[in-house]
Amino acid sequence: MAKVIQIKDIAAYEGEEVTVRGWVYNRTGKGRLQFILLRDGSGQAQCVAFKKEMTPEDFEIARGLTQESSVVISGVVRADARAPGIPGGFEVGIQRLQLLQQADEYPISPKEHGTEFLMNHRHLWVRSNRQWAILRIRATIIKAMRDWLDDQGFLLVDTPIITPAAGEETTTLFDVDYFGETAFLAQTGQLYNEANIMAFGKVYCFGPTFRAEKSKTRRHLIEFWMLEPEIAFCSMEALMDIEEGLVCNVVEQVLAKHGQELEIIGRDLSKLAAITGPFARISYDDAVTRLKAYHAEIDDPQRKTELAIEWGEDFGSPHETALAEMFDKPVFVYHYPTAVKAFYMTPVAGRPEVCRSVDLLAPEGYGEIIGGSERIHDLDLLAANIDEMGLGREAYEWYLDLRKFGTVPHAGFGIGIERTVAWICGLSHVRETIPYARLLNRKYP
RNA sequence: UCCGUAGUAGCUCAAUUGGCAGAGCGGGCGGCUGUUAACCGCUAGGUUCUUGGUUCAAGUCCAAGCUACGGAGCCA
Repeated sequence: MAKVIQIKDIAAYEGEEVTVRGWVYNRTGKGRLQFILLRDGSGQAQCVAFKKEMTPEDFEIARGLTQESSVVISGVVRADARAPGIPGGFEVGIQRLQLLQQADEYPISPKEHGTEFLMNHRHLWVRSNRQWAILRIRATIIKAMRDWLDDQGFLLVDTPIITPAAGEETTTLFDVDYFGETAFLAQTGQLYNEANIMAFGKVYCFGPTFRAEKSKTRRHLIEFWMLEPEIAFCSMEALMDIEEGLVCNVVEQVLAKHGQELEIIGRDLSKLAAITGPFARISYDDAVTRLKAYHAEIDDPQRKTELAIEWGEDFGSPHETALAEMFDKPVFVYHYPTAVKAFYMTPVAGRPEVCRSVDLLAPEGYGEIIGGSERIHDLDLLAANIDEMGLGREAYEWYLDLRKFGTVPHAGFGIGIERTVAWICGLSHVRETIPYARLLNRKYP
C-alpha cells in the first residue's frame, strides 16, 4: 500500500501514488466516470474513478458508494483546477479502493435542514464543512488564548468543578449529591484563582462552567467554557491592557491560520482585520449618557421601551448591542453600579456607589464576552459584604483567609469561549460554537 | 417564567373559499468519460404533532396540551 497521507498535504504529493482514508462526503457519477469527494478530517479531496483504470469489482464499489461510507483509496495525485476540495485543486486518480463499510442512508443530505433536526443529529452534523470549520477555529481560539497567557508568565492552575458553595450569589446552580451532602457544579473558578495567585502570582483556569438558569437565547448555554485569568498586584486599568492584548492576539491568530475556514463559513474578514488595539474605554456613566441620547432619537415604541435606561440599572442585551454598535471594535465599559455587580468587587474610592468592574462588549451585537474587576482585598469589607448578601460565613472561611495572610490588590476576568467563537466566526447562535451544546431542553446527544 | 411564530413523506417545503395528500432532495432501479447542491427516465415512501370538538366533509375552523424556533429577563 502506498504511503498514507493527510489530504491537507495533498499538494506535496503531486505525481506520487498515495493512500487516503476517510469518508465519502459526496459522490456524483457520469456512467463510467465517478467523482468521490472524500473527507479525512484534515481536508477534502476529489477522488476520480475511471472504469478502464480499475478492476470491475472496485469500480462497482465506487459506483455504489453512499454518502459517509468509509473507504481506503490508493491512487496517483494530479493537479486539476476543476477539482473541488479543501484545499482543492488536486485530485486522486483511483487505482485501488477498499470499502470498510457501506453507510446506511445518511440523514444529513446536501440540502437544507432545520435547526432541531440538525441538533438531534449533532453527532453526525460535526462532519459537515461548516461545523468542521467552526470547531477548528474554536480549537485555535483556545490555543491562542492559552499560548498568549503562557508567554506572559501566567500559570495554568486547574480549579474544581464540584464546589461546596456558590461562587457568586446571583445565578442558579446545579446541585449534586455528594455522599449525602449537597455540592454544586462550578459556575466560576475565580475564588480558587484568588487563592492560587498568592502562590503563583499570575494564573488562569480553563474549563467548563454550569448555570442552571432557564436562559433561552442565542448567547446562552447551560454548560459553557470559560477562561479566567487572575493577577496579583493588578489594577482595573492594567486588567484592560491584558484583556485587549489577549483578544487582539486571538483574532490575529485566527486570521493567520484559518483563511480557509473563515471562507467556508462566509465571515467578513474586514470586520476581523479591524480588531486592533487600543479599544475604546468608557465609564458606565458615559455609557448611560450615550444610551439616553440614543434613546431620545428612537421612534419605534417597542424599541424605545427596550432601550429605556436609568442610572443604576444594569444593561440588558438591547443596551449592550446598541452600545457596541457605536464602535467598530470591542469596547470596555467600566465602573458599573456596585449594586448590580458581585459582592467581591472593589468600590471606587470616594464613590462607593460604583465599583472597579469592567466588561468588554464585542461588536456586531455579540454582547459581553468578558467580565472582570478589581477584587476586594480588605478583610472587613469583604466579610461585611458576604454577611449582607446572606451567603453564610462558613463556606467562605477559606476565601476570607486570603485577606488575612498577605492580602494584595488584585484583579481578574473571565472570557466566555463560546461567545468569543460566535463573534469571531460571525455566527447567529452559540449552539454551533461547542461540539455538543447543552441548552434548556437539550442534552442529547 | 413571559411575549410572538410554527409543526404535512427520511429532509426542506407546497396544498386557493373547508372538497381526491403534492414537489424537490435523499433512498431503490436504469442511463451517461469531467462532475461542482451534476443531469435524464422509472420507482417506493404519509398516525398532516397529540387529544377532543364543529361539519355531509377538516392538513385547513374551535379548545386544550406537547415540541421546536425567535425575542425578553439572567449572565460569559
